[in-house]
Amino acid sequence: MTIARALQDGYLERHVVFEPAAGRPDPSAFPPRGQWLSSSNVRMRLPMTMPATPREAELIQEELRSRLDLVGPGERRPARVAGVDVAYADDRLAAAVVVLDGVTLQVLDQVAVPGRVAFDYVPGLLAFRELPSVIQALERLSVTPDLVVCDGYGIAHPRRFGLACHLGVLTGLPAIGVAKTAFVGAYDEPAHERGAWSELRLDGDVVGRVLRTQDGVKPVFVSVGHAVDLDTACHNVLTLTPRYRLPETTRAADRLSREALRSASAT
DNA sequence: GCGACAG
DNA sequence: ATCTTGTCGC
Repeated sequence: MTIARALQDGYLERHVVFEPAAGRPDPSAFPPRGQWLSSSNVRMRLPMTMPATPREAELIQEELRSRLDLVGPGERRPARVAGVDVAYADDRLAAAVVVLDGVTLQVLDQVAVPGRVAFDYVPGLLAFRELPSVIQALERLSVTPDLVVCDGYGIAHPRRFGLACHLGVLTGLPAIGVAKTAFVGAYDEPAHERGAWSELRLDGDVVGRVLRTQDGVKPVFVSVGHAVDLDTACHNVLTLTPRYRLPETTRAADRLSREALRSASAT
């Protein structure tokens, strides 16, 4: 079903696809350092700073890492959970955020924002490629998520500051990372049953869990992003995976980002 | 020095 | 991420 049809039939409370943003992320589009964006349901704590080089990006990560909340504990039964994802086609992209009811998993709100790639993909620096557009989508949400599920890693990262950490620190929202493939850390294969897990360790620290979300299906990699503890993060991931390997939030955001990319192409 | 490397 | 057919299984 298309977005237009879903809106017409009343399946969605609200849906927004914004006009293509300017070529590169506009610094003035973000609030001054230290201020809040009052005109949004998701008020930013910090502006997205775009580095000119990978080296600068690493310095930004080291700097922002000090603002991480690794205590949480976060909510075990969040009322609204957001999923985030980005789709690409050449130098174009579409970031999508979909908010689901934490209990019924029904869509409460969703926003897609088209944009242009402004930072090449570099392992460890994914946030600089995806967040500029993702942040814009979050700012346009009509509701405030109690938890944001990211496609990627949190502190299971070379500098302990992955995508989920970055998003959490910038927005102040509780965030976790759920990745499909290994990135950093060592682990043992978890048991075959849904719910089974094993520790993901990096330099002697437990930085996440390898969690089986469905019987006999390849596990996902869960790591804390911001303001949520690992146990709560995994509990929420299981709540979000009643039928498939990936969280419903991730699946919904993935679909929306691809559709937004397509509808933007047709224009 | 040589691979590996979230999406 | 994205490029892609058929195929195994519920």
